[in-house]
Amino acid sequence: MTLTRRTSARPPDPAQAREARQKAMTDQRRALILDAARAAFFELGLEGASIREIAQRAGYTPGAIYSYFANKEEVYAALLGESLERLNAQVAAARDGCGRARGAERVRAPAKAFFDFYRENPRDLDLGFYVFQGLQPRGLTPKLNEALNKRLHDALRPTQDALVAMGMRSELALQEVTALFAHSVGLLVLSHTGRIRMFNQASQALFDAYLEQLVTRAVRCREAGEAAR
Amino acid sequence: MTLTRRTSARPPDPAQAREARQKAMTDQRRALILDAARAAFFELGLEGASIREIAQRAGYTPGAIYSYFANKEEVYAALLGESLERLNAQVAAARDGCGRARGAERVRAPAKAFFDFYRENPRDLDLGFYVFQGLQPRGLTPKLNEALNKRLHDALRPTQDALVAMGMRSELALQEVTALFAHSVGLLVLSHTGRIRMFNQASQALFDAYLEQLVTRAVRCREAGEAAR
Amino acid sequence: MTLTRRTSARPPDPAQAREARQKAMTDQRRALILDAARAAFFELGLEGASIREIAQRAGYTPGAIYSYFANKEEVYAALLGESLERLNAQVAAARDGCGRARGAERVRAPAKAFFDFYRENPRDLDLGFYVFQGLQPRGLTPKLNEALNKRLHDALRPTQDALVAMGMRSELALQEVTALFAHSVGLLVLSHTGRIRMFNQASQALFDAYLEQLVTRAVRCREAGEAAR
Amino acid sequence: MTLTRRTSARPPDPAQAREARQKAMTDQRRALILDAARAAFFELGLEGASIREIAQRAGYTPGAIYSYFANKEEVYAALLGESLERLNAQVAAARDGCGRARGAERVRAPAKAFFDFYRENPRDLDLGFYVFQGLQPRGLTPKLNEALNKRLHDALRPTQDALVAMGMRSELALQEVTALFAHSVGLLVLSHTGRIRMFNQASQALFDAYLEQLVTRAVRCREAGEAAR
DNA sequence: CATGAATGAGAGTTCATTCAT
DNA sequence: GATGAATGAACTCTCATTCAT
Repeated sequence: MTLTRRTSARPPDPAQAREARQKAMTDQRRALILDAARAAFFELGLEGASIREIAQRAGYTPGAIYSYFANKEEVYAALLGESLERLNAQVAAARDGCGRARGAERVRAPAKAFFDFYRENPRDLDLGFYVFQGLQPRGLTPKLNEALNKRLHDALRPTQDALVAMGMRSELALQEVTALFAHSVGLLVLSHTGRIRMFNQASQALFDAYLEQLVTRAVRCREAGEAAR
Repeated sequence: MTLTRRTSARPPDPAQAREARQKAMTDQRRALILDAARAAFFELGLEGASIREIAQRAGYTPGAIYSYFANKEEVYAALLGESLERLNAQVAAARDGCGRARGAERVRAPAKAFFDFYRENPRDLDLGFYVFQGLQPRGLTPKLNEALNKRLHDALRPTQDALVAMGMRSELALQEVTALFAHSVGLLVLSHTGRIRMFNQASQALFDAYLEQLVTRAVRCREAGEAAR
Repeated sequence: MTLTRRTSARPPDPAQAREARQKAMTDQRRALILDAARAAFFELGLEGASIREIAQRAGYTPGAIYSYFANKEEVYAALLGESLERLNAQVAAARDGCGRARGAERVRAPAKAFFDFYRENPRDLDLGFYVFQGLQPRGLTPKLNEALNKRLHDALRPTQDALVAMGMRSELALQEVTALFAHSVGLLVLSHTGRIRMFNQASQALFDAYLEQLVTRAVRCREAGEAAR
Repeated sequence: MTLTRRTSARPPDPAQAREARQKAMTDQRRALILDAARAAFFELGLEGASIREIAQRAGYTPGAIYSYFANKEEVYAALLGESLERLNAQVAAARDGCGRARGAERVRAPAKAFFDFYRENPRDLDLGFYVFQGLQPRGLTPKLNEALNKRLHDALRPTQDALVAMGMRSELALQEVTALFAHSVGLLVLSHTGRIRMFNQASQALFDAYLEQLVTRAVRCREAGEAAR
């Protein structure tokens, strides 16, 4: 969009230019605060990540935060939004990293990336739960909720697409990725709270096993499809 | 012990009787506080369930709570302990309710009971997460942690036993119930936070589907076992 | 007094005997509580020696303490009373340990004993300060105050008598022991708070120096007296 | 620094000026809180001088105090620091008030000023004891302890210097002022707790007597020095 | 935009003390 | 005489948030 404006023949409106510059700086400072918030949250958890702590890490006084966020909950919501972007980036990288591989591998790669993201960054999972569960309505509006949910779904779509590509019905593929999502989250939560360790199980192995079952089901779909042709 | 006392000719020791009565009353008051704590937690969530709030609901001053619990964390630990008892009761009822049914149904009934317990009482799930994640070491000692974990495992054992009864290797059965547990928790968490709803999926249906897959795997074990004989 | 009664021809009054027995037991239990209080105070200091703590160490519930003491301050007052008895015992032992020694040594021995008592038991000094400074009027009645003060003075009397025996006027001797008392307390307090250590001085050496000055003054009195004769 | 700024041709930096003004106001408010704290401590003693009480007297809510002091102990430490400044001021005034007087009078004046300061303001003595004895390491860090101790020593230095000026060895002079310090504190404590009054002695007279003994010793040093020349 | 000051509510916890049993 | 239960007041301290400057 910016590009479009620049290539336009009209001379730049000074007032507009200034406004854009200001907006850019505001965004930058907002991002700086979010960096501080993420660091605080990752290091100290929910309890420790107070507005004071975040402000201090960002080099601000507490009051300054309210120039960029209406309240603490908005900070967390923004944090989750950014977390979901990182998740999508990691999943997309895995999908693109497959190269020309086909079939099962195109199911596995993005699914594993999804699981690994949260396994490696358990605080991102906490963040999601907190925002989705603990936030007041003013912090998590239906609109924002939907937007966040969309990005979550986006991270599962490469897997879903791969299932469809293998011949699975679209509806069933959605069901399968939802189940895959749930299984991942369940394993991660249990792992995070130490329940799985106490049952003497490894969450990674359990995930791999589940994924293979899913691949098997997908392969069966493909074979059924080929037979029908 | 009760039997011995009753059959003995000696009259009941008044001191002993009084002590027992006192203990009973203490337990009752403790239970009353736990009731208040559960109600507060269920209605107001973690943030709202302060010692003050709990005390008020129980008809006490805040200080009185500390005659029954050493600190706030002990209250929550006790709450979880009691929650797990209810869970076990519900699962046991389902297992016993099967009657003479054999095979698949003995797998399904307790597994469904487990899932239903947390589906119907989502706050009990929250409680588990909070206690297992949010409590300081003083509140969740390793010993207590293990005890609570044991009761959790107990609630899964009927399913595990039924799998073994169908011919599944003990080791694999443990793996399967762990995965089942994770799947359930994942579905419930996603359902509870509204993620699954947004994917337009019903957690109940997804659970049933997963359970049928599990049953199918168990049936295969049985057939393999029969073939080997 | 008891002896007088026993040797009397009158048969013992059963009611009186019972009362006496009860009184003896009460005194014993009171002493037991004081033991616990002293231990608590010596180990934990003023802040830690709560009624709860004392009761627990004595094997009682907090409420039971109030059968023996009207309030917490009375406990401390009794503790100080008993502390002064120990002080007097130590001073008396030093005085009697002098044997037939005369003059300066009879001044030194009890004075050193006084100083050593508080040097070795700094908590006893704390106790005195707390009771004399921190107690409300209900805890330290004028009558009690006077009684405690008398015992304090008793602990200085052997030194005072020795000074008089060396020829010092009674009035001056009182003045000197008061000053000695003050010097001792000052050194101990400063030592206890680490002030003297920071000045690189040893309280023991300073005390000895002061004591020798006092002895010198006493010797001069003796010489003056001998010259006058 | 002020001089440099004034002589410089540059106009005053507004940012700098504002910062200085802010700092001045902060210091003033801090001082106001300390005033309230001192008043509370002097009127109500240790137990009564809670953060609540201090805040109320200063016209603040309790939480506001923590903008100026990290915790309650820091308030007390600051109070003692300020007390020691007043002590030093009084001692310095006495020393300077001697005019051209020499010898004994230069010993007496600052020593009396020291004694009088605490005789007239007994709570300042209490304050010192509390801070030096009752504070946790977080409140009284070794560094702060040393700094406070230095100021205490400073208040004794005029006397020490005067002793040296009279010919006393430096080492002995330090010993003597330490002993003088101890004697003063001892007399004051005993006087404050009513012990000396009960012995029918006047702490003032006892102090004067001790001081004269000290002067006598100093005079002897001078004479010994003159004889040696 | 950012600060510094302040609020007000509330947190968990401890305490001496009282009193019916 | 002793218990167990409970009170009520107090404690220090933290927090998100507001607002004049």
